[in-house]
Amino acid sequence: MSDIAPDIAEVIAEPDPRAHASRLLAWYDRHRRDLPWRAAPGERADPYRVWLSEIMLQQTTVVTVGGYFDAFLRRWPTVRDLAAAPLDSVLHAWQGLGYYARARNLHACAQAVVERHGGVFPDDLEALNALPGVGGYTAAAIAAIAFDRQASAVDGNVERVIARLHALETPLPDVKPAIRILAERLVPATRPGDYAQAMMDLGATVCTPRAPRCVLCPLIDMCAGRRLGVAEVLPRRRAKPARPVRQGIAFLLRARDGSVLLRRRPPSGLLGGMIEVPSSPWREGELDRADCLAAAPLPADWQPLPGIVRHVFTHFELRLEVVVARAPTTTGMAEDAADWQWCAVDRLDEMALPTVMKKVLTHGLKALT
DNA sequence: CAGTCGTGGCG
DNA sequence: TCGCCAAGACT
Repeated sequence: MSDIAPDIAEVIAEPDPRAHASRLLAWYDRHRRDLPWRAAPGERADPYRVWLSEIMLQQTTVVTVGGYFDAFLRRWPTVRDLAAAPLDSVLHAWQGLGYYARARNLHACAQAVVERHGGVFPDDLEALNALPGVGGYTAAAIAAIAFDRQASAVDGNVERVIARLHALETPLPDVKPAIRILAERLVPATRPGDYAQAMMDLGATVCTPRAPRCVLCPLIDMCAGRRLGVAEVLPRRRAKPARPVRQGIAFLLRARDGSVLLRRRPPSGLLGGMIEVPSSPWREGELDRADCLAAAPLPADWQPLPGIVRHVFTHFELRLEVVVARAPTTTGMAEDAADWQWCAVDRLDEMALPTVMKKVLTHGLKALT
């Protein structure tokens, strides 16, 4: 913590930090965006919608979330509806959004709200933070936005705004504790919910990662980053490690009736609980085809398809070759295991398929027809 | 605590 | 094409 002392000393030396709250709120009132989960001005937001949107918005853009939010709300209008749903239906509805642990936690959280809190979201930080999938940021965001509590919600937008406002040169993530302290000092007693949203909107539309529109910023004359000409390059980040490449072979097995062999992945970890085309392990380094083929779900005349499927995850890149074979019958060794299933091609849309597996199926089925 | 965990858009 | 990174949480 000693290395953050200079940053904090700097902000304490800044002129009265209260002024920006009223300016920011005035800006927010003029530029307020209409978002599906946002209440009308002056009205109280529905905690269920706030929570659902915040979970979906974790590391995900507003544009991407839009359609998913509407679909979820239509299908599960209340937290009790969501709690009563089968997990697989939630995973299916979540397909394509990524970070599938969020969907598992979403379901667990809905059940916790019903069981611990009688189906009513708690309004205090501690109880919110104890819910599955709700961390420090999301607890504060719900408390502020849904209950207008004086909570400091620090997401990536706010980190950027604060880092620029105070010209913090310490790179992320080391500077996080300092930002948290600074952000907390700035939360106003009046309209803390609107303030939280205003800070995030400012970061999303004005104080953007690249090419910030400083001339439109209501805080321009109190921004040290702007004054020093470093706003655009802040916050700094520690260099990220290179993304390794993992390779493997996916096995597209088709039965006589045209159905495809699929399996459910283990309930946690990468793509946890989602449906996949069976494949060899994904390994770094040279692709050993013979070794991979030994991992086939059954011995068959596996035919390689031209081309590969490439998919980029957060911490590695995946390259899959696709091999195809005909199964003699839809019965056999694969069927007695609970995680395996045959699926007709025209019913693939009922499966909880992550995007990488949709790519594999598209690639494989295109070559087959 | 550093690593794990998706995906799409944009410059 | 490629790297960046988005309303982070969990282990």
